[in-house]
Amino acid sequence: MARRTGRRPGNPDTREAILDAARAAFAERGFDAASIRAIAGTAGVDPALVHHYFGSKDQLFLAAMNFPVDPGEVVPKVLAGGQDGIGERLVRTFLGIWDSPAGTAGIALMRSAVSNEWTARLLREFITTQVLRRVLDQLDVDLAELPLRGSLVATQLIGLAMMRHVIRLEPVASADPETLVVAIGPTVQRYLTGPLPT
Amino acid sequence: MARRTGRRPGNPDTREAILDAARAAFAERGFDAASIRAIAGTAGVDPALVHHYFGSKDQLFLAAMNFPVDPGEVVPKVLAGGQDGIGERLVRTFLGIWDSPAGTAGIALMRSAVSNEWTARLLREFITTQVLRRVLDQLDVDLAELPLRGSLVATQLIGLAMMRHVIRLEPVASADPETLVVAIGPTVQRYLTGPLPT
DNA sequence: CGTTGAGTTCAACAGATGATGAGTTTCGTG
DNA sequence: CACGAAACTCATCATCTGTTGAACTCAACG
Repeated sequence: MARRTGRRPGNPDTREAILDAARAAFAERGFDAASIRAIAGTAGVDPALVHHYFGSKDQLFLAAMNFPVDPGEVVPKVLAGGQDGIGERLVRTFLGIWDSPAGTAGIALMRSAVSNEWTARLLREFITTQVLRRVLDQLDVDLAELPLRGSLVATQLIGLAMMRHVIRLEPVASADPETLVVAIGPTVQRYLTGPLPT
Repeated sequence: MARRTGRRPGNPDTREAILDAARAAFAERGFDAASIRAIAGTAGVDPALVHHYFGSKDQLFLAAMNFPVDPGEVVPKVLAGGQDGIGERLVRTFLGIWDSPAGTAGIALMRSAVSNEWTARLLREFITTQVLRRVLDQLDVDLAELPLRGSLVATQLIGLAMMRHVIRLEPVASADPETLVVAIGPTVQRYLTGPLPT
């Protein structure tokens, strides 16, 4: 079985080049507006090769999104210090991620989620099952309050990311991260641990 | 002068029908993804008629956005009660607008601003010159702090609108408005009148 | 009536897009 | 070496896009 002759699949890094170009394009223009031709162009590759590797534009998008920060690794760090100051730590970590290569994927996901229903579902599920659930699982609050607290936090953080990286409204767009941490941290803290409307 | 013969322009409401269809389409799909053909279709009209009335897709978009809430009318109402409770009043008014017909235009503007540079500029200028400036002009705070306070508020409010009307994350998406007012009002209040990082 | 001009439609162009399938090159293995 | 499979390219299709210009309809005016 499995006669393995022929050229080995351990191919060079053109596959990664395509993924990089795809992430950049999706981040800059969103899913619909980013064209496979343009992606292939900046990757120095024939458009058909993209299909050869990834099959369809949808699957290319999925592949390009497939190295976000692993929430299972980063969330515990944020929670490590206990409930005191968790708001500021969360905002600080959140801001840091957007400046990393994973942030490109995040911007791509956010941009795409706005005009494309299935990418919106993707973002929603990522937020709920990957981030909020992990954070709130380890937080000492009433179980019935978790969803509201979680989505309130999401409200503030997504708004922050939108203003800073998509709409680029000044001075938030180029503000020093620590300034934002001090300003917004208490908000997140209150949403997580403060009193809530009934 | 002005020899006026021929069919009078006192035409029926097909022009308004086009604008309604355009607002709906832009709100649902964003500027790029909304097609003139689809708009003409739901308006029961030939696509060429859209161009006859509005010239180009850009101008159609501008015309469709041209009946937002007049900020010059709504802002004073929010400010009327003084600084106490202005946070809650702002959130309440903000939420109300999105459920009105003008909210459709707002969603359209937000959706479009994400994947289209010139509509993003439009949204940015609307936020800064029409809303934030008016609100902060009448607020008793240090002039140097205005931009930061303003964009922090924008951060929270845009995030709220995004989560409630675009991403539709539960339970924020279908929460009772007053619940959100009580939860988010204090945040806005603090951004406007509370202490700030230096 | 008959001319005028706005309301409206038809047909078509030029460009871009995602996708396909056949073909060519390149290289590891037997 | 020779063969097979993967990496890669070319040409092309069908579709959709915004936009244009010529045509037709028809109510109002002289």
